Amino acid sequence: MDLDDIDRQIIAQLQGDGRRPFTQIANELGVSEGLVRYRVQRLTREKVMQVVGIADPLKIGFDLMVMVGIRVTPGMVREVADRVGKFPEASYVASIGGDLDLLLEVVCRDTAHFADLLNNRLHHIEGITSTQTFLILEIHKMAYGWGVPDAPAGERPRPHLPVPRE
Amino acid sequence: MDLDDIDRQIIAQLQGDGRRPFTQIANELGVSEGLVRYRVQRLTREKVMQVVGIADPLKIGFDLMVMVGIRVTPGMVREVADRVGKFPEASYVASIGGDLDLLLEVVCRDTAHFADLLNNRLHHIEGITSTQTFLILEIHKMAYGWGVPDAPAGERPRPHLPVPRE
DNA sequence: ACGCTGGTTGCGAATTTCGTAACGCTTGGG
DNA sequence: CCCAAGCGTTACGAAATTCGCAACCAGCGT
Repeated sequence: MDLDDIDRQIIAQLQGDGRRPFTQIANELGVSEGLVRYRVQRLTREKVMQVVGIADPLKIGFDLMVMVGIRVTPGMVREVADRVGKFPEASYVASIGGDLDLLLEVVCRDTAHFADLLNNRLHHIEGITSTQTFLILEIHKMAYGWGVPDAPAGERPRPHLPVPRE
Repeated sequence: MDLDDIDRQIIAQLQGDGRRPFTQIANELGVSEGLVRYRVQRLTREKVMQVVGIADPLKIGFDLMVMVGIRVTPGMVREVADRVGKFPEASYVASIGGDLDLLLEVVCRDTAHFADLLNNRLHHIEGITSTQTFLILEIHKMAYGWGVPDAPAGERPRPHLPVPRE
């Protein structure tokens, strides 16, 4: 899905305040409220963006975060990713290329909680051949989003790859 | 600042849908809309929680995300973390225990951008003894929020949360 | 007892969202 | 060439939500 300048600006504004009224965004962009509503719905439906509440884990009672590197039997990465993504304590799931196939970040109350997760739930998922856990000692940086890249100025197409996906 | 059950449930609901109307949250919790408004304001003011739009970088024009595992000479982890955290393309920096010392996630425009980062900036940082890069293929989950821990023992267990509106 | 401060409710006014109909534009077939 | 279909957009009234109070009720320190 291709983004135009309106999409980009909507995302930028919602990155600053996820509850900004659509009417205000619309005013600023010089379009109708209905359009902003339509675009946000579409961006959400296409999973380009979502509006969520995020909380600082340290301030709401968690003290254990773990990054788990997972090796998966070939061809099952997608499926395993879906399964582990359903864990409520999973905060991040990404498939990667390299020594490992999947990265999973989980946030737990304590070691017992994590032990339960690892032994009783993670290791029961078929397709997982091995796991490697990294205890997260300290989060030094956690960007809540990424600046929206500049609009293709004028009509300049983006200078690289033809958009292959979807 | 500590949280009571109302705070926890508000956070839980907003984690599912950051735009959920306060009136609906209030109804579900059996309190007034004004109270929910007050609590959300307070949680935001105390930086316990915030409501933001988050976008998938791979879908808004960044074509390359890489997780870099870094080994650091003992005692320099903190310093190296600070240095790499200053890179504008760093979206996540955490120190960990295990095979590696530091995890660094970067978001780049293209491979040239990443090559520059790796060769010209990362490898020049002293204290880094080795790096291992994992190309991020697909982000399956990016919660940026963490389930709210259960209320302390004694308080009633929470019924399963209703699915946020589609 | 007193006054304070923080937490909570209620209510009406202002604002926002929602549902829907209408319009234009492009695309693909016949 | 014309029509039908689908998407993107606007407009507008109705419904729902948020906002701005004022009032009230604790608990607490003096």
